[in-house]
Amino acid sequence: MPTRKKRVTIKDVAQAAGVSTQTVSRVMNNVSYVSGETRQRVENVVEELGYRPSTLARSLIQQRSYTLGIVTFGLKYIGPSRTLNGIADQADKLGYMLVMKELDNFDTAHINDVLGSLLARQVDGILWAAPEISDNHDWLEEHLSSIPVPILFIAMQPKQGVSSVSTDNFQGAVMATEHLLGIGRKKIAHISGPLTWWEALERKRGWRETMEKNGLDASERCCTEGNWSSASGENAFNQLLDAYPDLDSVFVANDQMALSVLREAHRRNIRVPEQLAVIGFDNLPESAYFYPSLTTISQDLQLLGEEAVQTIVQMIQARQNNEAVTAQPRFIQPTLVVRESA
Amino acid sequence: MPTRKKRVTIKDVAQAAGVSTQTVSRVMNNVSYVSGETRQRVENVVEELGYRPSTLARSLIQQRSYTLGIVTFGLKYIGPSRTLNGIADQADKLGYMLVMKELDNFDTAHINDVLGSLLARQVDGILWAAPEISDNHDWLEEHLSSIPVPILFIAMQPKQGVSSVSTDNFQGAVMATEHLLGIGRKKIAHISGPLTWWEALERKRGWRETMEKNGLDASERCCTEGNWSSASGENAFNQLLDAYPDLDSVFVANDQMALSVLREAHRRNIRVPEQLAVIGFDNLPESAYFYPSLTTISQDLQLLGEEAVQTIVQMIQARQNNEAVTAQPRFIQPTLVVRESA
DNA sequence: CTGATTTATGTTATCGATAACATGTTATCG
DNA sequence: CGATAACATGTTATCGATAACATAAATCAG
Repeated sequence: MPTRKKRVTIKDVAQAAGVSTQTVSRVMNNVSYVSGETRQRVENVVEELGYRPSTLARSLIQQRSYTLGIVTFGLKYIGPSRTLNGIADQADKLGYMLVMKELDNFDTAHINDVLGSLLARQVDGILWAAPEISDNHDWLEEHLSSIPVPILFIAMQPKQGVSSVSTDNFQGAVMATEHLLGIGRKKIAHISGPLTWWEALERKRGWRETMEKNGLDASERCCTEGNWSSASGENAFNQLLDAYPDLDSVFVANDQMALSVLREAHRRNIRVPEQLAVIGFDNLPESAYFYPSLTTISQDLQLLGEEAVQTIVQMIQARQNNEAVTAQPRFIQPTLVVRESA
Repeated sequence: MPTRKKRVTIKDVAQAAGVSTQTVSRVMNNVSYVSGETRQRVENVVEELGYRPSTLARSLIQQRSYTLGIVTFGLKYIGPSRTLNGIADQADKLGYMLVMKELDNFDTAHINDVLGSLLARQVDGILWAAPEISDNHDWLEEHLSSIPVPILFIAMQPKQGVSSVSTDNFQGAVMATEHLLGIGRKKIAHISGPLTWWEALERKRGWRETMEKNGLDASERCCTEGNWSSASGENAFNQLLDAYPDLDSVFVANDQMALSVLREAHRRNIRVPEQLAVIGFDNLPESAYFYPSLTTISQDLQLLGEEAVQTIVQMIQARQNNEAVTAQPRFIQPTLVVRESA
């Protein structure tokens, strides 16, 4: 039976070192005056007892928890978890802890609940990393002013007075489409993500506007809609082939769906890239090993997460100092990765 | 400029409702006697002011935080994040919050630090979801008894007196190998993960022991080692072909590396599965869409995470009630998913 | 040498909640 | 009808830390 140690508190240390708790506190935080001798004595006791100040108690008195609340969605997918990785990294560097909540639906009641439980934890700021789908951000935005801590959205439509950090999905789609144009393709189709998602809309818009700018067909027959999954990509591609049989290339809104396109093309003996150029979006670690390897738009989600943390911490500090915060949308630029498929 | 609301405390509510803070507390927690009229009045005020009890303060007095500490590693990969997803789900159901720490190296000092910061947050229990590599668990296990809260390891070598939940990697490898035997293959090669990882060792052991039991060759020339990445899979496969050119099938320790094998086989005009049967491990969402679709061992990481939370919560409650806890390793059985590649 | 500073430490109040205890009012029962 | 139990509410102590204030000794400046 292991010794069930009781938590060591500041009082234990104070008593063992023969000083007041305040002095222990001073030693721990390196503030104010403490004589070298006393400091040494206290430090020895701290070491010996394995004392760690309770962040709980500290947060309570200081009204500051050095904790960020993270609201995620779809963690089981690679995208959100790479963002989370960036967040975790940067939070660690800046001395913040993370309290995580996964959102599984977008009911107002549930959102309110999640928000409330984070606030009850006295988080210093909130990172909202759940995607913008239909109007699921509306309620939140309306209530922004009544949330007592700064909040920053990851991947949302830029909006006046709301802080956000997003990949520039539109620009990414433009780059993808222009790359296809650059290799001489004219009949460029598009398989989009679910059009309730802001990100899917942006990618589609990038494709459409680029096509139109070049006087090319971007009508509805040139595109179909998937739901990001490989399975849906297969369907979407088959539909597309029916509706637009003479396409010469396709911009697929994510790599998972693009994978299905490659596979289905192979099955139908459509040669990639000769007969059909394919370009994806996301740059999964596996995409370089698809057959043929996938040309794609790489979004740096790790960086996205890191920037998000930096920004929210700035917002927290600004508020602390009672400075005005100008809420601003920010964008991270994606990059084109050229491989065999286009 | 939004109104920068101050936090609403129990005192505010008490004052506004004209009762003592204790009565408010009673209403919030539904304990002891409160008259219907008073309850209603307090509830109205709570609603009106948007009061939420501070979990911080509550945790402090109750010596219980309803928070679990999670130590993760390699979040940017799909495996850990699916486990995390299961953890988040189940924690939510059982009313626990998560405080997350990502581990980026295995220095004793760093491990101690991470542990300490979780304990300072007064977590009620810890889930150690960082992989067992070489002897990186040793220090932890030695110090188990001095950690004042229960700790449960995810995916570690079963050990007397240590609680853990793991996928049965050995059994999964046995299933994979037996499946290949079942379709008449005899020259079964293996591409392992990095052999410093416990999971890689187990998978290799499953393959080796099954081969030996059937009197087949499982010598070192029949296997090579990768590092889980697709890139390493390509190298490992090429080496394997040099050392063991007449192999008829290969069990690859994860799907990412298996993807490279499929691709390289295609490039060399080796027909899969006719000339070379391939089986992977993990069952990535994309694996069904590889070409050909990949037969693999599916480990239910979501479930793993859920079981882990259930177990740690039981441990917490047992300790709360001063019951004895018998630390036990537990296993989750993987399943075989047969597709085209084998 | 004396008053102002600097140094060193202790005491009390506080953060926001609940536990433990106290007290008064209504029912209930023999 | 008086005693006991059930109901209803308030008061004080407490969790573990830091802030704010207080005090005393040592150092320093003129």
